[in-house]
Amino acid sequence: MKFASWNVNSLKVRLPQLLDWLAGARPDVMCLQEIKTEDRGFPHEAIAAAGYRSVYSGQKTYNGVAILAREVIAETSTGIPGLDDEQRRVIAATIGATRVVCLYAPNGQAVGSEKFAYKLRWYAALERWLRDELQRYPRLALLGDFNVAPEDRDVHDPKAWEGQVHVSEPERAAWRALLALGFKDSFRLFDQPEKSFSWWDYRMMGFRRNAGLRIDQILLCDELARTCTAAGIDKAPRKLERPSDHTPITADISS
DNA sequence: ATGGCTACGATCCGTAGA
Repeated sequence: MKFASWNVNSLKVRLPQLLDWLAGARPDVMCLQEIKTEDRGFPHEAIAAAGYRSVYSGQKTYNGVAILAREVIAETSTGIPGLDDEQRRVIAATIGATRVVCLYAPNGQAVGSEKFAYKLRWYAALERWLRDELQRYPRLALLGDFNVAPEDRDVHDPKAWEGQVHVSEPERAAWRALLALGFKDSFRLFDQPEKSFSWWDYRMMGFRRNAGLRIDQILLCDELARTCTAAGIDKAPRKLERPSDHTPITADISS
């Protein structure tokens, strides 16, 4: 099973790139974030024609998440139980024997802001929920844009970013709390090139300078991590005309 | 220099992202 995740920053704009990428990479499960489209405008048919079923929780202008899969998608749920939230950031579904959670964590804007407080509340609710979900689902995977660079090696210029949103200690602690539940960061199960990132600022030629952050991750429960054979970042879509600011990430599971 | 792109929904600029 090949899992993938991509913050497309508007599915409407990126649909041709998504279809091309699916045809080449052929993931079994694809999680999308920032689709920025309402459910009634979701390109269900184009994605079906590419061989994928889809479930989604969309929203106009902002946020919006979706799960695509080659096999039957069951038990779809949206949002985080116990968190009253208008923003469409979470969708979960079962594909085969695997439970998949697609996440788009809040940005947080700036440390100390109201949006930062919301980000930490969101993470606390996520952790509480996943603690229960791990009991229910022995094969649980979290894929998405976590909006946290977990370690300094996930940051192009740690000095410049020190203490800033996405790298601050409260955010990193919230992210590590997921590992403490028993998840593994699939990317770090393998040797990886230095300066590996999944997002680059549109401004200041961020991609050309490799001025990026690794804020997109695939977290696997122990059972899935044990059978994970590869994990990586595909930078190719970031080089296209009109790219998303994020690029797809993948993890392969042998079971 | 606290900006610089990009997408969106509403204009002919403001909000948000990271």
